[in-house]
Amino acid sequence: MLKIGKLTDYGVVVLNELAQAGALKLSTDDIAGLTGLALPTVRKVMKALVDSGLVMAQRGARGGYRLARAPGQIRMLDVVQAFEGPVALTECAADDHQCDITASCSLSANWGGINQLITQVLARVTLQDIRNPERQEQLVRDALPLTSFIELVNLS
Amino acid sequence: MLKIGKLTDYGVVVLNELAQAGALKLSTDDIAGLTGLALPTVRKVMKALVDSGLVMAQRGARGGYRLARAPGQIRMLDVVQAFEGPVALTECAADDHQCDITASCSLSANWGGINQLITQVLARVTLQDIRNPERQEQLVRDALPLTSFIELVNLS
DNA sequence: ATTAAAGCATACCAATACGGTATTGATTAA
DNA sequence: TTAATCAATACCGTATTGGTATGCTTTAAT
Repeated sequence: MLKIGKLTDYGVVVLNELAQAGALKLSTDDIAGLTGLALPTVRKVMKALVDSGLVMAQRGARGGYRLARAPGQIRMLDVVQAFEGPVALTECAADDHQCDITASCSLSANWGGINQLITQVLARVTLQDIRNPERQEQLVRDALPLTSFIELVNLS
Repeated sequence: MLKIGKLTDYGVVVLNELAQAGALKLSTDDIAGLTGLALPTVRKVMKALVDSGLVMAQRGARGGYRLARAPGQIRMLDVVQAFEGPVALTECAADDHQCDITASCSLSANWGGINQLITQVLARVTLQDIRNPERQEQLVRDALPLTSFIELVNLS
C-alpha cells in the first residue's frame, strides 16, 4: 500500500483551511467545524503542525491558529515529516542500526537513491500546488517524462 | 517515517541473490543461508514473489527458484506492489470510499498527483539499477534537477 | 513405484503502531 | 477576574505486521 498516516492527510486538510482563512485566526472549534474532524483529533493534528513550525498558535481568548508562512513556502515534505518523521523507506536507512542479515544488506544502502527521489518529489509540491489541480497536472507532466513501459496505477 | 514493510526490503535482498545466481535455481534453504533470513520468513517472501510473477518456482526434488525475467525488467514498483499492494498514499485514493469529512476532502484527490510522481519514480528504478550504485547516482542526477531550496534528508 | 527433496498453504501468536478519546493544566485578552 | 482558548499527557482498543509452526502436495531420481 505504501501509505501515509491518516493524521498526515488530516494535516493537509487543515492546512488547506488555514490557507483559505488567510490572516484570520481559526480556533480548534472552527477547524473541527470546517473539516468535520473530531475535536480531540484536531488538537493532535495542531500539535504536530505547531511543533514543526508550519503553523503559529496564539493562546488565550480570541486566540487561534494561522499559517506560519505562505502556502507556496510549505512543502509536502515538511508536512509529511511533521507527522511521520524523517523520510526513510527502510529501517536500515533510518539509523545506522546494524542489521543481522548478511552482506546482501548492503543493498539497503541503495534504497537511499529511491529515498532521495521520493524526497525530491515531496519537496517539489507545495501546499499552494496541491490547492490548485491545474498546477499539479503541470507538475506531473513536466517533472518526469514517462518512459514507455510505465504503467499508471490506481488513480481513482 | 513513510516506510515500506520489512518484507518488501527482504524481497529486494532475495531478488538480488537470485540475480546473482543467474540460471542456477536456489532452494529456500540456499536463500536462507545466503541472506541470513529465517526459513519461514523466506517462505513468506517467496510466496509473494511467485504470486506476483516476478519469480518462477520449480517444485519437487532439485527444484528451486529463479527470476522470471532479467533484472533490468524488474521494476521496484513491481516489487513494492507485490508486497504492499497498489501504491495509494491515502485511503481515499485506494477505493472510492466515501469519507465522512467534509468538502475539504476534495483535497485528497490531489494526493493523486503525488501518487503519480512516486509511482513513476518506483517504475523507473529496476533491480539492475539497484544492484549498481553508480547507475543509481546517475538516475538521481538526471531525473529531477534540484530546485534551490531542496533539503536532502536523512541519507545515511 | 518408491522415496526423499522441495515448494505450497494455512493458521497462529506476539508486538507494535496507530487512530481515537478524555482529562487536566497553562495562558491571555477582555 | 474570568472565560476562552491552546497545551500536555495519558489511556485504550484495534489493526497491521513480523515472525513461527505445522501439515500437505508436487516431482525428480532411483
